Amino acid sequence: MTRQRRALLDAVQREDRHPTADEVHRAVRRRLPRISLGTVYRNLELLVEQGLLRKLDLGGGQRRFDAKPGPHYHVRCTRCGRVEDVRMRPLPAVERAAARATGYEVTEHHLEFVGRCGECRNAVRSARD
Amino acid sequence: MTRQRRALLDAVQREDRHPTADEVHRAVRRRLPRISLGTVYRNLELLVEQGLLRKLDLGGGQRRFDAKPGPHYHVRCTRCGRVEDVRMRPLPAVERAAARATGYEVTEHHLEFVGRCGECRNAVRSARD
DNA sequence: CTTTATGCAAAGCGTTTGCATACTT
DNA sequence: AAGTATGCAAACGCTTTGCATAAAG
Repeated sequence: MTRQRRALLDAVQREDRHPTADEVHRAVRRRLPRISLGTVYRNLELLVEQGLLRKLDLGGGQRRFDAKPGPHYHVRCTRCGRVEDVRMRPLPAVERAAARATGYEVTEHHLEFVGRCGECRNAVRSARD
Repeated sequence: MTRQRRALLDAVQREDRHPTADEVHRAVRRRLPRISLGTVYRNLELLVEQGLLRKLDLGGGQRRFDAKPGPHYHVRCTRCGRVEDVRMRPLPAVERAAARATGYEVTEHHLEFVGRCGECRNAVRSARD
């Protein structure tokens, strides 16, 4: 566990905004100005393999990283792109239902919401008035 | 509506395997051998804007296109990568629950399952024996 | 004849990889 | 000294775009 790797894990844990690799890079650069993007990708991937992080593949091109353990769901704002956790109880029964309906052996499910966050709704409202 | 555009829409409707842009390109090329990938992307995007197709952004790098109307869910096989529909009733109540929990105005939700399809389970089983 | 779409090639963007150098242990 | 990680730059895969030509209305 090198200095860089520790700093990367720390940066993702500190943010609860589900940063992209690039955002992590910018954040860590404040402490380690010479860290490269390649190192960021390599180590985030490694931390995912070790189960310390999760990689999210919601729409919008970039993958995002999440340090929160356990299953939970996400919302993405279509206007500002931010991703937040949804505090609702996971639905374990849906995997069984899907397995029954498809014949697959279902191992995960992802539930993602899309909409507009409070801040962006306000921004639109005040621009209109 | 050009010949190319009609052929593209047709190709996606004909497949229920949720083809990628590249797969659509290969399929349409059989009828229109000179059609370019650029044209494929431009027209699929256009058809999405017109609401005739939907673009799926499940993990795995490539986007996929879906001609089936109405809300429904998907499973993706981790081994062969195929994407299939899940015949289960949509859960309209979850959007309200998410809106309540987050303060977002929620307009869509996507529920995706990940697992292993029947064929791949058999393949693994027979390789093992 | 004006507008819109096409094929082609180049550029874009996020991510991955090869390689020589620099850490770790 | 052996093994692993780093920075840098180049390569990669998918998608988008600029442009001259061709098709559509």
